[in-house]
Amino acid sequence: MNKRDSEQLDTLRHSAAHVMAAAVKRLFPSVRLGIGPAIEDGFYYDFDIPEAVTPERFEEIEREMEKIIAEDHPFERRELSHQEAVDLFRRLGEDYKLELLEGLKGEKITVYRHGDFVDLCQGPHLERGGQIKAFKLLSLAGAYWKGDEQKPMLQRIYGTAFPDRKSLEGYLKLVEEARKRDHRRLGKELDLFSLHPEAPGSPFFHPRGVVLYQSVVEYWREVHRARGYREIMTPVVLEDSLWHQSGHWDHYKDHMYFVKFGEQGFALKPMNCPGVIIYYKQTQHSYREFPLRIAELGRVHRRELTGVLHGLFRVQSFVIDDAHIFCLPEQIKDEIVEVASLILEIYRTVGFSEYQVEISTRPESFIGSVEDWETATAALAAALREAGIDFQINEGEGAFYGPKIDFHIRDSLKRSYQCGTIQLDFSMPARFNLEYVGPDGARHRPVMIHRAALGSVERFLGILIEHYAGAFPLWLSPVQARILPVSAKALDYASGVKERFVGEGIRVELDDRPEKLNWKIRQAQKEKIPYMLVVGEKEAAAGTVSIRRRSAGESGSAGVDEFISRVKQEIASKAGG
RNA sequence: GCCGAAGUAGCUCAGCGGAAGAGCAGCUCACUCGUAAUGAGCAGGUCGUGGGUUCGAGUCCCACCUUCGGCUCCA
Repeated sequence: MNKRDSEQLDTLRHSAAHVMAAAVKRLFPSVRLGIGPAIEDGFYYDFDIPEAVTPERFEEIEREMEKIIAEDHPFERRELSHQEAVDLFRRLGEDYKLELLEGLKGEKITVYRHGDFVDLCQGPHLERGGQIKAFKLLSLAGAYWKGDEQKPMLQRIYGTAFPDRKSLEGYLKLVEEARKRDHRRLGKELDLFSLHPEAPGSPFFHPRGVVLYQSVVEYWREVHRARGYREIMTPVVLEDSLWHQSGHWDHYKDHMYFVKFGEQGFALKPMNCPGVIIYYKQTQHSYREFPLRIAELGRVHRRELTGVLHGLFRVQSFVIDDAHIFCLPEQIKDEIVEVASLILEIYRTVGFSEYQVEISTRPESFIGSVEDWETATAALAAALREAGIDFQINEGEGAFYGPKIDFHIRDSLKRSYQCGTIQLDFSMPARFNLEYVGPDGARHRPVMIHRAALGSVERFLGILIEHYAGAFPLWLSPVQARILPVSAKALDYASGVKERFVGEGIRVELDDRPEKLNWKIRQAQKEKIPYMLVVGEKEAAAGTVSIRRRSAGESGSAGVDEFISRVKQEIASKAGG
């Protein structure tokens, strides 16, 4: 879709939002309007209505919209002076519009009229209401006026509109597809993990989920070892004093879990840095050790507002694939290049080829000197340029302790997720008085780089599950092959074949249930097992397996040894799904 | 935390004031089977938790918990 198409679609949706507002106004005369823009997949409008709108009333609203569309009013643009606009919306009792006008003083005001409905709006709009051919109301949500928790909450109705019936249905199909590959649903269907009221936002990983988890983590360790990282493990529960010193008490208290043993207070770590700092301080360090790359798959706990928890995407207990790098200021650039290349290698291997990179710069509230920030930010940008990575600048979005690079990956449904991050930390080395001995024999303060590739391992697995719709590439599949004996007559041969796979470290299962072959195949397909190996009297006689691939169906047959070596090669290659 | 919705068998869901239901999964039995569902039978639920209204409550009301769609937040 080009830019012009997308502008036309926005116009259509924006007009549909007006029609919806008009319809709501007819059905709920006491409504006061918030705002109603077009958004990525449709539109919404915020309403202040005393009674609760429920989805059951969508049909009624949609019918009213159909009527308005059938009336085919033109969208008429009018320019008003500020005072005329204020008079108009005061007459209409539209308090929120008046508030918006406050911010538009001295500007020319445009309003659009559609039949008897008038709205403060820049436009553009369609020429006539009759041009809206296909729309649907989708969902309902509360939304704070101007996104401010302190302000009243309005009722937001989401809908979507398309140029024709067919595209609307296409979109609804896509939504359905996304629903089918929802990691929460697949997590249940594929028996990967579960969530329980006893531990809100803290997933229980089931055996198959653990295999998936460990496959990713083992690969992660392999790559990190190869790139000179050493791994540590530090405690989850650490004393209060540490959190005071780190600044988390002041900046992060609301998200922390606290425990008390007698008089002594502890907290569950919400971040891994203080642990690695204690490790660092345990011995004296020389500049010769730098860059010192310390990795930690550290479990952190963060209290979240109850309404925000969401499957594996937003949890309260998770593992960060963390690493902290201690280095000299002049090593920053090279180190960033190295880390960026590591992160992108990991993404490529697990199957994400599309990504975006952002640099977040100095926020309003920050620590350290402006010069340090500018040097550091320039170093980040220089490093990305050197690595040949395109990036955007995210003004003022850095952490209070330093600028950062964020990596966003795009999944197979083109949805974007922020995962990796590289952060320069000006705060911790000073707070904890970190030192190294330089070539001059004097003590200096090291630079600390904080980085993660996956972000939260749990969340990353959720993204992977949806990306692959549960049909993982062989190297990540919880069960890589299942042997399906045609009948009990082939059981002996089948279990012999199984043992040979097991001996080669392949994750294999034998389906020895007394069921028909069709039934076993159906089960294995539903479980999205990559290889189904059918064995009957024919195979037993020839010493082969008949191969059925999850995606391609029947795929010939092969000798057991030959097939094992093919599978081992495919696993080792980490080929995509 | 806020707005709205939902929680009934392992799963998906029906029942919405008057004796707890279906399909799938599970178990038992029969069938020994060649590339996406063999048949029959059995078993399975203090209807999220706690209060209340009622002669009577999955069903109505209140509170809490969890989940879902958003807001806000964020790895």
